[in-house]
Amino acid sequence: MNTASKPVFAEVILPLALPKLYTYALPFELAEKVQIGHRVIVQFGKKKIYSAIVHSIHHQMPAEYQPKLIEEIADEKPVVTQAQLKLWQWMSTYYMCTLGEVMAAALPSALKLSSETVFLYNEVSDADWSSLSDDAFILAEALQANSELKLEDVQAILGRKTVYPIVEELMVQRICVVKEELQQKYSPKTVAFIGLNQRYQSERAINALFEKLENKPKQADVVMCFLQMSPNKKPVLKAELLKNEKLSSSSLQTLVKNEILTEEKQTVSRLLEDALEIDALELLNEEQQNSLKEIQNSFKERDVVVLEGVTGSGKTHVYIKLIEEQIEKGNQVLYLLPEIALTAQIVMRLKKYFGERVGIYHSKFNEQERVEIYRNVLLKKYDVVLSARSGVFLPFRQLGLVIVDEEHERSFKQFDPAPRYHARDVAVIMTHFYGCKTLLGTATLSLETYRNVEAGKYGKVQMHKRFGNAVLPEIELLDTVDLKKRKQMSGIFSNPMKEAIAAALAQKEQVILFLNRRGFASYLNCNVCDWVPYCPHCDVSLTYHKFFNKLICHYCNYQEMNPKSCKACGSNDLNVKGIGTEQVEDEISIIFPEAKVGRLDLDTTRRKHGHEEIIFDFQDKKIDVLIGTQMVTKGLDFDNVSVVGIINADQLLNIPDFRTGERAFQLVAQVSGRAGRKDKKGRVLVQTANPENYILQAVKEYDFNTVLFHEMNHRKMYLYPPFTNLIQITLKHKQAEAVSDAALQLANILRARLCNRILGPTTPMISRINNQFLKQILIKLEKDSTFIKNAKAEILQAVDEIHSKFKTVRVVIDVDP
DNA sequence: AGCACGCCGACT
DNA sequence: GTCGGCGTGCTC
Repeated sequence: MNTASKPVFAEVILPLALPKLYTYALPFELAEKVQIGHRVIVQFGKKKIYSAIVHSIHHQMPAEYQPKLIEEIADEKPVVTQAQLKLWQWMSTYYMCTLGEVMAAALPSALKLSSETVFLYNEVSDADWSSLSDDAFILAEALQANSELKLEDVQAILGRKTVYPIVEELMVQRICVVKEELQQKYSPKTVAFIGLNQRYQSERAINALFEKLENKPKQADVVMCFLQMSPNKKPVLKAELLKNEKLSSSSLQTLVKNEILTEEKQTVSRLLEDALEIDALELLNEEQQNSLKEIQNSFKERDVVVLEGVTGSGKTHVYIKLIEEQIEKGNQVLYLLPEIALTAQIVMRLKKYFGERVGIYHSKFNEQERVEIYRNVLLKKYDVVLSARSGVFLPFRQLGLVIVDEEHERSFKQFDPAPRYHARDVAVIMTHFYGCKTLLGTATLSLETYRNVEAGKYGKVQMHKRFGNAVLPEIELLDTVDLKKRKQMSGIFSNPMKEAIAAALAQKEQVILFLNRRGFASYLNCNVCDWVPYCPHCDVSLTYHKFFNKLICHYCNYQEMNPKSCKACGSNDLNVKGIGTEQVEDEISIIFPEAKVGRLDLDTTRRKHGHEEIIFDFQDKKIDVLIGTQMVTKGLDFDNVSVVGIINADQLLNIPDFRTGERAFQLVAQVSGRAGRKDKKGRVLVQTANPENYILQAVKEYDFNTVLFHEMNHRKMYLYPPFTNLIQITLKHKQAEAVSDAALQLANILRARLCNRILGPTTPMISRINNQFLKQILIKLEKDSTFIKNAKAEILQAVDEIHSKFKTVRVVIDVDP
């Protein structure tokens, strides 16, 4: 039978949290073109228009309803591959979310145009209007006149429904952009450089210049100074030049105006690129060479191999070799890093080796960049993609290897919108769908990975030597209780810590001070009546931000001005409690007024290049003391840091969570890795009230095995991962009673089916966020894939039951929380 | 997710 | 008397 004559239908994924696929009919002219993975434009509901993904194609006319027609096919070729669709399906089943939610996370939003999308006119100088089609020209003019159009306006202007190809034409020319893109626009920080005009490069020209400036001594000074700083007449940093106090910036300005000196701006990231260009390519040392061979051998038997290498053993060198090898085979490589480790340092290092064939993909990139990268991966224009967790969604054609660096990092887990996936686990599953290999790299294995190695599922290769035979720093525990007793401690710093910092500064060495992010919040407290300002919408105290002079809720972003007096008793005696990076910064500048201090935390790194600027300044030794949270621990190589201080290790140890021990060890080990590289032996000082704590003792001796042993026993005894799989259910409602009721009933239904595997309901530490009251249920499931599959089905069914009873209670399911 | 439909309270 | 609050159900 001639299949072409039969009506064609497509099951379609919509980028929404809907449990089902939807059936659309294909108009005759599109029926032959449509393919699985194609992006199609469909109307959904009365007026909404979405781009959907074709999941499957068939000839089954639905019995109960008349399907709507697909309006158009958005791209020539499918934008989603079969392998991706399989991965999406796995993610939606495993993480208990809808395919639509996976799709929404997987595609960059410019590929998800909907009727809500607003198109803007973008002034571009080099646009080629003459090459536009007639319709595109009309639309471009309309955009120019209106500057902002919705999809329906575009349809009205062009007098037809099928407008996508036209819009696309304008987007290619950059005449038209999507609204969100423009909001995300940023201006990278630039740094001014002063150079000497080409005319004065010769000795003679310079002499002539000085003659000309004879009666302008101030200007002559500037030129003289420039030549001293830069004998080879290369441009120098303007700021550096002006540091010289006798120089006036106005005479510098005059020189620039008279075109004797030149001023040129460069972006900071570009600077980092140049700074790294100098590094020579390095060959693998013997240990690295051996590890490489072992990894290659191990991959012959297994899909997943773990590379355990102490900080500074040069895992990256091994990765680069492996990447090179894959490229030679014509394969693509995905290199995953935690977001905060994805710095210019590592990016440039890879670019240096693989040039333009390296793509970078992460959340701080704007929309057009992300779509471009997505498309380039699809077209196999990139061999290597360096990415944060969302890189697992890219449309690889021929993926040979996935590298997950810092495998133990919790930030590979997405928490907030579904899909709540763990990129490391997804990377492991990718071996099935892409036929690739996955390498997990770390200095301190996660217990999950350790268990898989033990079970023989993953291969393991170890590297013990630090690069260049650098010695591991000495870790000293400072007992804050004892030091306080002996009056050796006032405020944040103990005397030994102060002395160590002073000694480092005296030697012109640098210091990193680490403060845990959790519990780093400072808050206001009335000394008279003990009042603390709370968020009106959440069950948390407001965080004090001196810099903005504001109190901010870190959960719902509610803000208010700092009160001058206590709102309960009217007293003016308000105090800041808790240690924040700001407090540390203040105290350091009091104790060491001459030290230059830099701060690396959420406030200072919000801008796209904020993080890089500070790192660059630190690397450039413009900062003596760097104070920061987690961010200071990640993938940064500084060779002049001799002291690392952990201000309060107790914050790390007192978090009520089963992963605390593991995480505390990983963190302290990682922070310590920042101290004393190359030939210098660094010092790590840890302030704690519990120096006898076994984690800290183990850290001191670099004894990961003890921690592993203890933690594994603990997990086994209390049935926590990696011996079980956890599923956490959170219920939310604006009435406290409704959540309690619903949570209790849900727990009861689940208990009837899964018995004592159900814990709770419990009230979380923060019981209300954004005016929603919260309750939680925790489920521990033994590691048996068929059992887990059935249990998940039971859970979904139970949640459905609750949903039909409590229609307004929101239920969030988090697998492997 | 968005949107329409529908049923109750406080206002021109 | 109506306007608009949100609870409820549906979208191929």
